[in-house]
Amino acid sequence: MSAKRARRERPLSELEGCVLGHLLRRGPCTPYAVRRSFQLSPSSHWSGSAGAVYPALERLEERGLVRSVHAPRGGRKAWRYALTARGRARFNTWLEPPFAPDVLSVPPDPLRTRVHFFSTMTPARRARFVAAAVTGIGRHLEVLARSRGHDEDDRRALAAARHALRARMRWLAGLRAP
Amino acid sequence: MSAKRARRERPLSELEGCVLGHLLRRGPCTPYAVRRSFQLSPSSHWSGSAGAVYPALERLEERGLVRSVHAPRGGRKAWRYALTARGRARFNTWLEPPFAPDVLSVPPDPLRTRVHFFSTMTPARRARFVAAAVTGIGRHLEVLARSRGHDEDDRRALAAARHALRARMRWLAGLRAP
DNA sequence: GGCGGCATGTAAATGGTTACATGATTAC
DNA sequence: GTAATCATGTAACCATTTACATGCCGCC
Repeated sequence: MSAKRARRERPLSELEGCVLGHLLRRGPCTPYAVRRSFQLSPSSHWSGSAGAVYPALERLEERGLVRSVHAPRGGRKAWRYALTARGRARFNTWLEPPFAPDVLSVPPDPLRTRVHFFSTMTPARRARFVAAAVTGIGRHLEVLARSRGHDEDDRRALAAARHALRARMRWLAGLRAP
Repeated sequence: MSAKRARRERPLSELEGCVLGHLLRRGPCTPYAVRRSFQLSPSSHWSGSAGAVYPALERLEERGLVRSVHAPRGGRKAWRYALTARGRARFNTWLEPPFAPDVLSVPPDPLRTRVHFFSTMTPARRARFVAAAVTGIGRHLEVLARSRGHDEDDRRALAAARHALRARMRWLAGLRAP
């Protein structure tokens, strides 16, 4: 028992956590369904590429967090992955506090990264930079405003994304006239 | 000439862009100096690991954006990397609009990702989640408040990071009492 | 009965990470 | 003279990405 305790569990990647969560909410899914959910979600930053999702599910199965069930539909082979009890427990520790440090620290932001080099720009270039960023973010906000979200969780994530973008816009506006 | 034009330049990664920018501001640097600047910066999310910085500089040299100068100090071998003219031009196109799409879109946020699974939590768990996140972010904010930044760019990036964290805090507070 | 798109993958490249190895310099 | 730290890497791994391959299904 102590030996079993001893081996450290590797932390889940963000994608792996999301996959487990998806299985928890939706029940057993085909890999394709998981992919599609990432592809369609406007608030996720994953492409839902096959090369990410299939290996992730295989890793999760190796660790016993997920098990695959053969569920042919029509004459067609089809695997569904279902959450195991261990998988559900693992998801919960991923989801809940205490959080890993990088969950709470400042998220990376390519725009902030670039502003870090403002000292290399002339005022005119800075002005162009800010103007282009503001209109670009505005376009993104419009897209998010049109997005509906197909459940409560989705709407919450959308609201969070909008909130973050609006905050970024305000920050840029403050940058415009220093 | 048209043949030369024809081959597409691969985009710079964020790290590569930052390395070029560092060389532009600070002049020729040793790889170690570049690493240290990433390690010490509180507003960068890179570890400044040798395994990232050394290969990045080698890639940049292969592409002719940087050239290495042998500059021994004492009896010790030491390479300094200097920006080339092409490197400076490349940095400017990386830095300026028009931006790549992911520069302006919603940055990934592990906390938002987790909130996407609020529907799987009881109200008590949600409350614990929000409370832990708020105090954790508060701690991060205190650290940032103590950070000074050693130049104008640094201070600007720090201000941006603080702004983003405060916005996240407000969003969480709104989440607390729905 | 062919075609478009849904579904299921595989392969290769990429750009990061941690961990390790090791020589030179400096502080004490 | 020895321990700490500066400096310079290398190796292995890891989770993504894009691009490719391919079979089945429903529609016209």
